[in-house]
Amino acid sequence: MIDRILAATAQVLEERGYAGLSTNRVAEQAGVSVGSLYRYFADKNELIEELRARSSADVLGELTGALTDAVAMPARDGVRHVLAVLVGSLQRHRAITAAMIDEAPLGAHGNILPEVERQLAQVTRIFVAVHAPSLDPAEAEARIHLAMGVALNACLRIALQPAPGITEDRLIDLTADLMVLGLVPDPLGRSATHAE
Amino acid sequence: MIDRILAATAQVLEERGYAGLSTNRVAEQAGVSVGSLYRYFADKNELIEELRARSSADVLGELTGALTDAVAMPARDGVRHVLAVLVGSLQRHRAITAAMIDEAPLGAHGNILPEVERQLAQVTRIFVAVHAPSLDPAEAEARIHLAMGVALNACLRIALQPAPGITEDRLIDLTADLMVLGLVPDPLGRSATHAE
Amino acid sequence: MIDRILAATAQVLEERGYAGLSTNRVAEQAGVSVGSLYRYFADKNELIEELRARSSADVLGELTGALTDAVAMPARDGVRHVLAVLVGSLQRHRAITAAMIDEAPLGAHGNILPEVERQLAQVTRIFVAVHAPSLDPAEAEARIHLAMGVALNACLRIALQPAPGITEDRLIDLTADLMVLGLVPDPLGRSATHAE
Amino acid sequence: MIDRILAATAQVLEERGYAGLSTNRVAEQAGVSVGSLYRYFADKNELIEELRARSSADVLGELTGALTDAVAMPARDGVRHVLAVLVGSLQRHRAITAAMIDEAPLGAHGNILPEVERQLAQVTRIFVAVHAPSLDPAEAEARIHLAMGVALNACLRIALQPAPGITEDRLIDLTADLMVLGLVPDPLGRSATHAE
DNA sequence: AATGAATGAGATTTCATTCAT
DNA sequence: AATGAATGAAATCTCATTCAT
Repeated sequence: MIDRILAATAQVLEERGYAGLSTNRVAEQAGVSVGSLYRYFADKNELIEELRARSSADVLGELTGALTDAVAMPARDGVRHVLAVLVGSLQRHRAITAAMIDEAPLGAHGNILPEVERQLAQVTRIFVAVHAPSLDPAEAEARIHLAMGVALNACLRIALQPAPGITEDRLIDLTADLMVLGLVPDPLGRSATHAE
Repeated sequence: MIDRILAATAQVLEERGYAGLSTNRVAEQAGVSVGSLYRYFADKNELIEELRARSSADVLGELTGALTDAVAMPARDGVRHVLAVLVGSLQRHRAITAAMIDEAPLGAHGNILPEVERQLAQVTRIFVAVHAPSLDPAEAEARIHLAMGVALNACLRIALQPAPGITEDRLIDLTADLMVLGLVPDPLGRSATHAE
Repeated sequence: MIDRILAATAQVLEERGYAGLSTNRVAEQAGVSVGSLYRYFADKNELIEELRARSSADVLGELTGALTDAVAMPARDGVRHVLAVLVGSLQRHRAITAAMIDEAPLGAHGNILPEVERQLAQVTRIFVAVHAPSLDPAEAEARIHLAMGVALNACLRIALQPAPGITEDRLIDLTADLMVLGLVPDPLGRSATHAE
Repeated sequence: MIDRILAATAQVLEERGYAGLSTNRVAEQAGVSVGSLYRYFADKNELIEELRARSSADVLGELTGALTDAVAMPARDGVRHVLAVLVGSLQRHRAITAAMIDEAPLGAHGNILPEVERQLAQVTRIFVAVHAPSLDPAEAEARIHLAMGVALNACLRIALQPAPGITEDRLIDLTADLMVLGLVPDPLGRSATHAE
């Protein structure tokens, strides 16, 4: 029943947008009475929260696979792979993601998928520890904080916005480059030369 | 009167969020009748649009000054300066910016201040032409597109989100680095080495 | 519930006129919430339409009986009977009829009860075919068109307006005469004499 | 100024209908302030009343000429002439007349132009006295009352409604016939034969 | 006299939420 | 557990009318 209601919520969101999302409409779409909806969800907000949490979990699931794959790859390739999977996942949840970003009263900017960001940050910490072990921990955190924002925002842009004249692949490439550059102070030992 | 109404709109937005923004509430806050509000604004949307336009213009004004200053500076310093000013400006318009980003049905994801992004992109094009003249135009556009998203999103994060344990300055530094790295393929002639 | 709302609508119409007919007032009069009103009627217009349709159907029902009776009577008696019943029916629906005629934005002048007029016209066509078979069809239509206006208007006047010093019966008599005269070119073979 | 306001009222009525008639709109159309409008008219109702009175007077003026002409004509021709002029006059005031009939809260059914009806009745009394001198006075009044309704309603129909497949002239002819028949019990001495 | 900005009651309509069945 | 009719606060917007200038 909960699943049916959440599925209906997602569909209404896709078809009518956040402004057109009413509890009655959701119940009707779900083939359920409003009363039942309120048996399983305290209020409209909880309904939305739950849907977001589930979408987040979905994305997270796909992401976890990608992260597992990524550890076996060269750094930049791994990052790229993760980003590509994230973009795909967001596209698959396009409707809900879009509706939420545009309109839902989230109260956190860009943190549409906080769990995703957290998980990504977790793995990124390991990545940084491996590829830039000498980096000061506080400095590393700062870079990760920033990089997460950049990565999520970039992926959302790539996934949801029509890029004029630029292929999605190229954008993912660039983002991957950017992340590696941003996270690892000197990915190719340039700093040695640079420091001289 | 228009100013009073817009000021009231901003305040209601701060106190109640976008969802709590009603024309009656705005009128009351402004100490004005609803009728008057509708004398000056055709409808609720126009009211919001006007507020956004004004905020946008304000930010844009401050940004323009920063961009003018920046041309006389070394590349990275110029970029940093612009970002710092942008962060400050967004902080000063925190309330409206935040409300609009989170909740206003803008239809452009993260692109809350389209004018700002456009203006920034314009100048960035020149920056790229100067500092990476050999870059393929399409490639340059892709990088700028991405960089604008990154820059705005990063500035918004810095301006609006409590950064745990990291100074704002450090984040701006990192963002500046990132932008330079992202926009100019090989700021230090690294690619020569890279190619071998 | 629908009935209660419609009854309330009729009552408000009687007491306050069309201009004083508000959905809130109707709901209050019906002892029902506005929300309920809107559960059963899509909008104010539908409410009014439904009331008109029902009144129309009521009048039509009574009219149909009268028309059935009338066929078995001599022409003038039949006409008179129909008119008398129509007057009575309109009087019984006085409030709604009056409000609608005077004020509802119908777009058809005097044609308040289009169904009634149509039904009446239908039977009148047969009447004419029987009593004035030699009449040119176009001419017959013209006469019927006119007669319907006359009949309805006359009945409305009789039903709704205080006739000073004239009995209702006498007015109905006169109207019946008029209709017979108007519909049948020469009810008593006068034209033969006339032609000489 | 009064004239300007009334002219503006008429124009707004034509362009926007009764529902679109607002005092502010009228004032604007007249190039006058609302305040001024309220200096000359106690309220909106008075404005409308005055406009109706003036339209009525206009129609009345044209009618008076026709009535003067009519006295010199044979009965039926005179009646026909008056009706034709009335139809023309109503057509010339079509917009206002139509708006008023359909929507204005008149409170009197069909009595849109009470002065016109009264004047017409006055002359008709003379007509009846001349052409049916033996008619009982009460009976005469009844016939006149009815005939006025018929005449005005018929003229309004002819003037304002698209008659499908029937010429306006023919309808006026029929109406004239009807009125003569209705007013004079036996215009051609038929009753003598009838009475036997 | 004239202006027109300001008023505010009131109209239509929506929708989250409740509760008797 | 489930239903869904009923609720009513609240939102947007209009417009007749007033009154300080």
